[in-house]
Amino acid sequence: MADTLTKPNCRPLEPGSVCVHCGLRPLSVCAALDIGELQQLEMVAHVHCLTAKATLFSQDEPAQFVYNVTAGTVRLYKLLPDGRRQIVGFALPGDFLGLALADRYGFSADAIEPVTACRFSREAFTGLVDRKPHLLRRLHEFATHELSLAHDQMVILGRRNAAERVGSFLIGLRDRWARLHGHSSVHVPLPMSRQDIADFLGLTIETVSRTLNRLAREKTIVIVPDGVRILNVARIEALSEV
Amino acid sequence: MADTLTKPNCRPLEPGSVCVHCGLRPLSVCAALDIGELQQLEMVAHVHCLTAKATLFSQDEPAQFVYNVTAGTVRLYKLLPDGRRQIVGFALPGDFLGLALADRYGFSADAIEPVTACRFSREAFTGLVDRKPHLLRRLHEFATHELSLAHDQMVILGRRNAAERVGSFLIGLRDRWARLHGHSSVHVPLPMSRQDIADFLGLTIETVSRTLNRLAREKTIVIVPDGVRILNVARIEALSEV
DNA sequence: CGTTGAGTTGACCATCGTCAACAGGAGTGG
DNA sequence: CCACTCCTGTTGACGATGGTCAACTCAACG
Repeated sequence: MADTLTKPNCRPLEPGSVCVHCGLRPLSVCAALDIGELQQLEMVAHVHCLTAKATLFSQDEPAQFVYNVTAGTVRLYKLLPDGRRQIVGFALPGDFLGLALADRYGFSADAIEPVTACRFSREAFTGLVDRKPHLLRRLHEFATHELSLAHDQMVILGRRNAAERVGSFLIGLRDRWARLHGHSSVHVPLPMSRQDIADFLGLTIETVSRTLNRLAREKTIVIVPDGVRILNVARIEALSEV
Repeated sequence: MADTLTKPNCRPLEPGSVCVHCGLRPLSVCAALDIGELQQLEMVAHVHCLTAKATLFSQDEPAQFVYNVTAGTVRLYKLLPDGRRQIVGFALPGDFLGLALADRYGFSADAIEPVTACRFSREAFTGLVDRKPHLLRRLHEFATHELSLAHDQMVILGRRNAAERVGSFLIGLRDRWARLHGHSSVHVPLPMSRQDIADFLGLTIETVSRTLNRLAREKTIVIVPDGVRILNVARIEALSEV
């Protein structure tokens, strides 16, 4: 799968054919729709481009829109009153934001790097969902998949030590990139900061840094400018073992 | 709401009227169905009674059935190869098991106390779901609600200390019992063991015991035979503050 | 060339885990 | 009826993992 799929692209495109030609379609919720339905969807869609650090939406705010991420990485997080942050997930291209179709957002979302996303008014989208059971079925599949990932993350947060958390994180991201690119690679891009990784894994930035560099010192990984390269796949997979 | 709703009851009932008279219906997925549909559901239902410690299903095993818990408490958990356990949730009356409608179970489930559950063959149930978009919509609501609870639990596991975890747990259970009984109470039944609480909160049994007894010593709660009674609601709510 | 922000590293420390002993109730068998 | 075991929960002593605080490097940027 070409890299253009996951790189931002905000050039205007000829109306009525954007969704049909979208390379991410088979991986996104849109796969549930036929060509006619795609055109209905496109009529209520708006291609939205965000710069790094831009906010898509904030927790508890009225949920005016739902989103389909088409390029870049989004961090999803909850804040405690005293400022502690827990990242509940990273949304990659193909991921849908607003699965709950609820009145208010359950978490905050902002762009880690330049992001493009198809934005739909929640009202229009839920209208479409109500008329298209196949789309609802697809949303439900996405929701239960997210639930399963959340359960895995609960195991990581509740029962694994720092090295295991970092290992599981790398393997988890590797597999998600593999799905997106159509093939697995030992090169794992990490668009998020050490602080983001720490807030996802329930650790501190220092522990993440130490753990990654320990893995590098023992030749399990190499730290490269935009992420890591896995040298000893078996070792990392053992750390992340279910 | 009467307590009979949540107490096991395995007497045979006259066919065709069980679901219609089920007091849990408004709280369960069945609320999406009209009387005719309920009778269709009942035809593929089987009231299942389990003793304490009985297994409903195990992780990775083919998902032959889905369940509606009608009485008792079920623990849902994942195991690591070395035996570490993470409880990903407790299912109370009204909760649905098998939301994913997937080929295999994503976690194991067993009865903490005597449990009754309506059991459906997954095949028959998914057939009904495919014919009834309202039921699918209801399942989706349940799934996104579970996802939201999972996100809350991720915050607890990733970013909260022992006292906050225990406090959040008590408030969370209090609110779930309140929903079930129709009114809130300072009496919070704890049908699960200290070990279960520990494995849910990412702590050890000793830390759970110490934390509960510290709360009792400072007169925030009283430990009673079947759970706790909250004396200082404000204190516990402050601990569990979002 | 100075500033800023991300990341790294070291020294120290607190929280929670580990290990061990013990209490008390339920169930069992003599 | 009592002695015994078993199981759950409690409590104390100690230690390790990961957090805190601080200093430092380095690249990007004005």
